[in-house]
Amino acid sequence: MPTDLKEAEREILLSFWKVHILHHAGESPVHGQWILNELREHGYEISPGTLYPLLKRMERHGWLQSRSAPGGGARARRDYTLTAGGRELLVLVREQICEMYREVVLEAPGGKKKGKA
Amino acid sequence: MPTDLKEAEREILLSFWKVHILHHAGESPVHGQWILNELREHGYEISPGTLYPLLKRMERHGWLQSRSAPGGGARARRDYTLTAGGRELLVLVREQICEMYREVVLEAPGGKKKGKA
DNA sequence: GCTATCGATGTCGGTTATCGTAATAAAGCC
DNA sequence: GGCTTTATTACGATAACCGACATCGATAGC
Repeated sequence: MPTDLKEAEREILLSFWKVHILHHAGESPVHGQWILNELREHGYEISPGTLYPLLKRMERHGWLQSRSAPGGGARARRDYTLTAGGRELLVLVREQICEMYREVVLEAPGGKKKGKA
Repeated sequence: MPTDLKEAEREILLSFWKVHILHHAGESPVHGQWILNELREHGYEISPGTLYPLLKRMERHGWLQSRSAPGGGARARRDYTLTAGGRELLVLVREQICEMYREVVLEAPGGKKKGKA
């Protein structure tokens, strides 16, 4: 059982969450705490010290745009929405996901091709 | 065309390459230079200063196992093969890829569902 | 045999990401 | 007014990532 994988596998999975974040931000505004809860429900945990800088960075890169709740103070909830640049990135990422899916999942031994368990 | 994304998108794509590396290592032994070439052919580039420590780390984590070419010196070609632990990780990662594929690709507006342009 | 080149891996210093924990701030309840 | 809840932000330490450079063995020219 990969217990000690849990620590290291994030190196890979973290960027998967990033994709999910971008995707969700394209459907409806998201905010940090919601993401933290969402992941925790799925059994994964990401540190606030990772997530919030991450969101800031994505905004700095022009992928997301944030809007602080009106009237709230400096620490009011901050909603993030996908920008046009983010959509472009997501298009590119989707292509890569498809390639990865085809190659790593479909072509896997006993993969999804036959739905065999 | 997202030109300036090229720099930042790696934050996401790099871990995709990691998955590809693990997958390929499961089919036949791979070595650093081959990976570098392979990626370059696909239009992407990863620094040796990133890749080689990465491979070492994967071995340290027990995902890969390396075997140096016999007779060669300290810098002989080093072939990496997937271990049992790596296969376990890959199973886990495949599940996540499926989820990401379903959610981010299939459910995308104008996604693969209808193949409509 | 000497040197140049090629295939390949390793190393270095600086920059950036990630981590867990703790601090902060507004809002709701009583 | 206090207390809990919902959120974000700050901080110090560790680790990853990068490009450029160094290294090493084999091979080719001559």
